[in-house]
Amino acid sequence: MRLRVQIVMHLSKTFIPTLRETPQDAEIASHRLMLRAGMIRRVSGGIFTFLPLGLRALRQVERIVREEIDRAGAIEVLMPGLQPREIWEQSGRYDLMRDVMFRIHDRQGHDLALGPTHEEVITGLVAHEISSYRQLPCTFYQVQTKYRDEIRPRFGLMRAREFVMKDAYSFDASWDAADGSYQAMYDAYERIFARCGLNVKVVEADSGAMGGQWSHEFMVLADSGEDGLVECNGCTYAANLEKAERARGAPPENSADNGCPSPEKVVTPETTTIEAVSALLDIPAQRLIKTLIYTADIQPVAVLTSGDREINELKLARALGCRELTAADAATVERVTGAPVGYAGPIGLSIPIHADLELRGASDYVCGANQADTHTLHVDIERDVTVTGYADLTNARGGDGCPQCDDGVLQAKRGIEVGHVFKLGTKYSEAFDARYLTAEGEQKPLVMGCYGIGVTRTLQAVIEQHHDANGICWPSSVAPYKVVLLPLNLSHDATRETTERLSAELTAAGWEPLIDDRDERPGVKFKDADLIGYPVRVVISERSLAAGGVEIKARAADKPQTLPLAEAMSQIGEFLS
RNA sequence: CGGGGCGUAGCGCAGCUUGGUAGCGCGUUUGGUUCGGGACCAAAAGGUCGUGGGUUCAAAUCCCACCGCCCCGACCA
Repeated sequence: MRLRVQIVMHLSKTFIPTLRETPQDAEIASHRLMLRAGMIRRVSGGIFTFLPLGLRALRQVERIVREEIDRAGAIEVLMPGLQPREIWEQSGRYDLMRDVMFRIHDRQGHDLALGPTHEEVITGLVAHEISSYRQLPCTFYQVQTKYRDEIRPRFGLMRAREFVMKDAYSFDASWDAADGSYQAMYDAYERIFARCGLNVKVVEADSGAMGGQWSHEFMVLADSGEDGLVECNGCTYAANLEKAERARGAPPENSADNGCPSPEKVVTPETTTIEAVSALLDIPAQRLIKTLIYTADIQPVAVLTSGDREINELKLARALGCRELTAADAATVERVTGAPVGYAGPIGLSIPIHADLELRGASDYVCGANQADTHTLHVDIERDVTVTGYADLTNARGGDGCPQCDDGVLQAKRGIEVGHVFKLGTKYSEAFDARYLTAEGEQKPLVMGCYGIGVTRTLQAVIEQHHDANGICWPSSVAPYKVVLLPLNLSHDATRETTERLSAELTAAGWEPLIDDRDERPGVKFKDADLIGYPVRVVISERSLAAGGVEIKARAADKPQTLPLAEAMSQIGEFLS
């Protein structure tokens, strides 16, 4: 028989320092509320202490994550935060990740890093321990603290330098089998975020520094989100802004003999930006050709877009097939174009010219003349420019056509990235020689996937989506306490007795109530209860007892209801289900 | 790393222009009155004014350097 000690938590015995005033440097609602509700305190930029209330809420999110990831068949491990430099060199990511990693060294001078992620460690483990197809597939995961030297930590736990992440790694015998592991995690993620009460949009994403074949991001839609995304209003297409494609536009008109006059130079003194040119010549930005000079692996190239578009460097790098891509410095621009920065144009350039596909067939446009204080009118791209190739080189935006359906239109939204799944392939297994033996006795590399959830970020995202003017409105699944009891006058015997009876019943039912036993005025208790956002509030007072019982109110409800104690339990259970 | 802003009591701020014994609100402590939506009265504690240097008879205030934080940008899983 197991002894269970059940302690009823009293507010006076824990530590929940709520703030009446709003801390100054908290920018978004969820950050402010976490500080005001006494959940976290800042230690340094992007580094936080979790106070009891924040810790309890974090544990709730972790619990949901573990339940669903376990259910999906993954196995929990715990890997070290401290990692040797060598494994990062082995995967070839040391240079790529060096700016993100906190790098330290031990007393013997060995280089170490605080782990920003764990592909290297897990693949090294698996390379030693997994050797047969009989051991596959398998997925390991952990819930662990990650360290990343963010360029700009902000918004509290949203972008922190130390944060809790759930990361999982799958190993399969084949690319097809790996799709199964990927799908299992994808499904688990949808369940996790649904259980956290989050409205999440899954988008196609770029796999970035992680490498790999494809990936999806789980985005919590919020205006305060740091990531842009687009979704189609006509089909299921949705993508991260970095990755998003757009419809190919109308087929080009035949540009020969279409009546575009011959190019003509026009003087445009001190007009080096699209806005200035557009204003001076009274021509809309979309009829301008923006010419940017990039350096692609040392080689200068010209990139053309219409004046109202932004270059997407990921797309550009892919189209060029280059490894390093940077905007050319002023000296290079002047050398290549023969003009100061701001007057580049595509006519007569002797370097490769890549154009955004929106410019195909562009006729009667304006561009820089490769000559100081001069632009060229009446440019016909087919007639006047030697284009090396057309490709999708710019960001999609709201109003663009959908790349996947006929008349869908893309809508621009903002989101918080709470989860990311990657189909990695064999990049790491080959680097770490993680192979297995097939039934036929053949050596093959393991096919990997990796899957992250920002646990601390998810916690804050819940608050971002669930709050009102008075405070947090916790979904009961992640609430630090589901029920708070407010005995308004503790020196009133009947109030005290009723509170004790109710808390005993709630505790026995597993609801872990919190009793606000502070010697505070009622108003203070009400304000704090709203701020902290317990899903259910029960008021016990002389007035409620005189009215026949206790007063129960769900956080979201406008008005409380008074019920006799006998009926209170079932009503509370109903609110929390 | 570039641009902007801010560092004065636990929190939010004034004082700085024009140098002269450091203030307000909230919170905290004590006593009293209150007690259903952040009460009231009285008393009290609490600050090397971010750090270092300089100017001056005298620096929170003027000058220089550094550190930290916030915002915008570049960049990033």
